[in-house]
Amino acid sequence: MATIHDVARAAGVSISTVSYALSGKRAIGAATRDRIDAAVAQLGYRPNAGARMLAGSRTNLLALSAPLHADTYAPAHMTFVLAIAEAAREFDYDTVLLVQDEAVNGLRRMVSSKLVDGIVLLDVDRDDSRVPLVRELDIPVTLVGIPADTTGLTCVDLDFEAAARLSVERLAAQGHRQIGLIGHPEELYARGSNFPIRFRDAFAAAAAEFGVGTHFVMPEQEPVSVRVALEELRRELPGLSAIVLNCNEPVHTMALELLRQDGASIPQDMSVLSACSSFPTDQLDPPLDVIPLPALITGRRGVELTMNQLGGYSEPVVELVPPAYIAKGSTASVT
Amino acid sequence: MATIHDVARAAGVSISTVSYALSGKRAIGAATRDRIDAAVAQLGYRPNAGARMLAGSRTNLLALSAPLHADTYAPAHMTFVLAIAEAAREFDYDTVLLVQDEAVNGLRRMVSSKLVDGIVLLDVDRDDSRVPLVRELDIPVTLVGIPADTTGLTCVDLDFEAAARLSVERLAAQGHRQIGLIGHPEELYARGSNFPIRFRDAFAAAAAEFGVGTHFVMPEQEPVSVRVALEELRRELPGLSAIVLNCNEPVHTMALELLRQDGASIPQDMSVLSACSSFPTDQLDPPLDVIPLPALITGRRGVELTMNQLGGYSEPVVELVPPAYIAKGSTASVT
DNA sequence: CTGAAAGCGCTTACAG
DNA sequence: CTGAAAGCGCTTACAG
Repeated sequence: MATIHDVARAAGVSISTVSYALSGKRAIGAATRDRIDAAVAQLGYRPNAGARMLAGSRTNLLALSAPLHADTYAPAHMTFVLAIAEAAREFDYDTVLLVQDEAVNGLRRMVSSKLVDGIVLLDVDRDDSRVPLVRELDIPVTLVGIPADTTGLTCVDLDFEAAARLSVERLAAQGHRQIGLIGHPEELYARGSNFPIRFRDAFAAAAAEFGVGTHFVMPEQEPVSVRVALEELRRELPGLSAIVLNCNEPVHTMALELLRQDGASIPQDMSVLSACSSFPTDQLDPPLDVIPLPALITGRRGVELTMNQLGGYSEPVVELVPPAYIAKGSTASVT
Repeated sequence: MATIHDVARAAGVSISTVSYALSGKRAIGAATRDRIDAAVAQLGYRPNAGARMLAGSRTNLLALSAPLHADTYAPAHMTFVLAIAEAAREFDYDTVLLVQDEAVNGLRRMVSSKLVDGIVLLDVDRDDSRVPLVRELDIPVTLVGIPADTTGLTCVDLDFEAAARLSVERLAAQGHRQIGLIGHPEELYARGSNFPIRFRDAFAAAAAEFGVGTHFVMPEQEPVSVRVALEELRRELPGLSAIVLNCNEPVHTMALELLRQDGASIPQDMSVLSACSSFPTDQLDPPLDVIPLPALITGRRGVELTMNQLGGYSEPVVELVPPAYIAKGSTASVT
């Protein structure tokens, strides 16, 4: 494999000139640059990664801590991972993947061995075991998700509170007075999972603010459980005319199927809104109004915030991505 | 951050002794080793990754090429990624994730910059654009999936042909004479996707061998399409008494729900078998007999085969993981 | 059982 | 606009 010396020899210059030409860190004569470019192309030269890490101040590697719980919703998770890996490439970074328990121990290992320049933490829970660790790590870190204590941390996430409020606001404006909320399986809430809890609590607060009645159910991902949940909503909210879904895609499908079986037309008999969904709701039958969980935006922003810190800008910030409402015709005014 | 010089000084030895003590590549006196261990612990020393890559022959980094298509089934994909990242850790390797088009260009980049010691290719299609590339790469590579031409390549995968044959064999032995096969969406087959095609073709061959009638449908992931597919099976196979599902979890759920609506009891009226599934079928209602797609085993084996090559053993092999049949009571003999 | 030293392939002050 | 050289922190023959 060609080294920088081979390139220098072929171009008739010194290795420092080659290095500077490649990094662009100082001006190079046009003729010189052309000869270097030609030599690089002809030899298929690519700088040795290890040498670069050792001599330079950057490794061009980013650690992505992506622990997977049994209840992790794979499609959303994958979208985040994708967005982060792609965004990293735009900064000429590659992504080292840390999973499971390695998501914690691996971080310490990567930092002390100087393998990575920065870290992105995915799926941060309110009381996340990685938070105390990264607080003492002297390296750029961005959290995707908002922990309970954000002191000194850079975080980014969808504004779940605003999303919950927006859900209630829209439906209340249509005249709905009793709105059901179908959440994730109970286990998630018990574990202190970030998104669902914030959404649930903000939803309740917004309902109080707008003076609408609500009830909250947490079905498992199976038809029987979803049916029981629907029945509970109808029982607790006799005037139920709208349902907000803050749950996985299979539960969406099941709920829509059950409503169909009950002969409830959407949106004539029931308004349905999907909130903070990471999948396309226009594949559903019928397509649902949605406040998307913008995994691509949020994940990408996580990388950008890390790169900002690498660039020297290191004021901790908590960035909340504002929610958007996309209408598909699955909600309607009460008649 | 402490360097090997700090450790050597603290332990009163040379840096080479520290290096050898840590790598275990030569015998060290007990007292010396104790002093080194103490110094390492006290200083929190961890070898610099870049220096190690440059001086040594290993980077301890593995590239995972995991392109994601629009139709990639996230949960299965994630299980593979997990299995590979975890298995890599057991060999003291970390995993660099390559996605999308980077799955191809990134490979070349990592190899020529000597960033990684080996490569695992995930989700290899029959006619995969990465295959010609890795063939000319002078680095250990293992393919998870079997391309059309395996010359010179090390591959591992579930034995889909055997899995298809096993499906037919079990149902034929129960007396079923007409067996429907529900596959993935048509697009996957058009794209030359690996698993589904191999399963479909082997299923047809096995049906011929056992003298049973079959029909093959490829519904989209939505209730209406699945209903149409079921109706097509009943129309084409008037004596339909068994269905094999080689499709995603949502389609499983939909098919079971539709059978329930039709009043068909499982297994009394219809035997149902899930083939090459990457999710737990005992969560379904009813739990289904399954021939699992052992993503954990296959993914892990992909890493092991790469490590074998790194260790010097480099005979290309195509390893097929034999299928297993797990009964859950969803099939029964024809009465 | 241990050490002195070369060398891995870069980056970056220092110098002109 | 360009070059000579130090140095990043390891590993590994070479030597004893």
